[in-house]
Amino acid sequence: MRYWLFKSEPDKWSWDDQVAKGDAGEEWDGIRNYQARNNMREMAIGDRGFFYHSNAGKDIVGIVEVCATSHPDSTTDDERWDCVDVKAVRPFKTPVTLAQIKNSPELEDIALVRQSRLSVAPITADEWRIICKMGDTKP
DNA sequence: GCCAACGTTGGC
DNA sequence: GCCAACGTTGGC
Repeated sequence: MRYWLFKSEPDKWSWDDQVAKGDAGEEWDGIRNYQARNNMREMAIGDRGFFYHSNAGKDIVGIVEVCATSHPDSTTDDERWDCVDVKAVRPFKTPVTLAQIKNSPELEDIALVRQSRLSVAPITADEWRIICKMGDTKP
């Protein structure tokens, strides 16, 4: 199983919106960036991801699971853009902020910081474990 | 609201 | 294929 990070501006699609979709999940659509798309194409059913609020909040607030592999993005006719479906698994007991992540020497290489504009990014198993621990949340 | 980082576009 | 211009993202 692999780990990922999904970024969303809470004004557009928040953790609460995601939770409201329940186990049916929802398309992670609207991605118009090749690297982010390629990451989604590599995802498998059951892969886990952090749900990060960009802009407002700037924190990891929950864990999602991939429940449909890559398929055409329904919000565009442009065949270049694919997306996966994700469903909420559990919220973070304590959200982990970007500031905390930046202050952690163990997390200095995390894609979230190194490539701050990449909206769908890989997370290593170590990073997953460390961040879950920081958030007092079961991995 | 500003600006740095970075991705994309299009002329040559 | 290079690179200038431009647009977007996202932290501050």
